[in-house]
Amino acid sequence: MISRTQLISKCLDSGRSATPQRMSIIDELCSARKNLSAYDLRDSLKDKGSSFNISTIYRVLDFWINVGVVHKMDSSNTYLVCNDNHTNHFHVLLHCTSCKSVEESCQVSAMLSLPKSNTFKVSGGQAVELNGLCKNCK
Amino acid sequence: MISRTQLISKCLDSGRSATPQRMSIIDELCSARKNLSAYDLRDSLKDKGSSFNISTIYRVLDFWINVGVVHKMDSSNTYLVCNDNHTNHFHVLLHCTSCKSVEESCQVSAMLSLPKSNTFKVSGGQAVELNGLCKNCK
DNA sequence: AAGACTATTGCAATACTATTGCATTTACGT
DNA sequence: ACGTAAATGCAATAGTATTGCAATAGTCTT
Repeated sequence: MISRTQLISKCLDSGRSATPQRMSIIDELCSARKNLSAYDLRDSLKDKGSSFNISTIYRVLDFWINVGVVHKMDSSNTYLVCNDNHTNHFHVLLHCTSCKSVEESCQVSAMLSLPKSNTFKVSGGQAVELNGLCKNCK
Repeated sequence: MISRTQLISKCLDSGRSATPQRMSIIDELCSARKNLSAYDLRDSLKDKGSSFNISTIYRVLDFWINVGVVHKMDSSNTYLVCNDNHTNHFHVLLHCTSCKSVEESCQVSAMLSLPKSNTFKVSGGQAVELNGLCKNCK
């Protein structure tokens, strides 16, 4: 998992600040060690005594997505901390439909070869989601 | 684009019926020739004199997804008619972030090799979405 | 330190997306 | 035709996300 120091340098690198709200919210998502919805994240934080408006949660999540630390899983409207620093690569999120766990893979080259490069220019840094069964549930 | 006859046989093959509502809704989505949200689809149909409750739209879309004719694009909450019959393969949807067009590709094998087969069992029939720039916008 | 400027956050309202329960209607096998 | 299951209509509600504006905090210049 990404360290606090790395988080802060990623903020500074992007010319933005590591505010208390941004740090609390990312800390909570890190410690969850799984994907959470924005509202789940807000509720967890509230249970621990930090109340944030939902718009703040969304804005902070967007911030971390732009910084490259968080992925949104579109298929479940949840947010997940990236387990390593691989900006500009593709991230493949393996979502187990049984236990709901999400594992991140960074086997990338195969993915990139898919669209012929002269017909479609794939943007970097995105994640694709694959549904299936993990090792344990299989 | 899939023919009316093919649509009907897909219904019958799945043991379900090709009701007027199901046909109207899929016809509209076919003729749109692009991805639409459920509410957009409802509005288009209403403009042409057919009013459906939004729950009917969603139920019919789910039906066509199960039949293997429609994909949901999770990243934009829109629905798209599959341009060919390739159930059990992976579909890759190339979404142009500039003109918003979506092209369907079925270059599949590279995709499947990604997760090592002994660690994650990928379900069939799903689609992954890649964002980028199409040939025209590049 | 004061003032000006920008970034960030709080708040409430609203928009957008989707599901549910129940009543009604339609389709289908006998 | 009758009984049953499938499909649809309808209204309410749940879940997800954005917006505009006010308030606050941070930064820079003087």
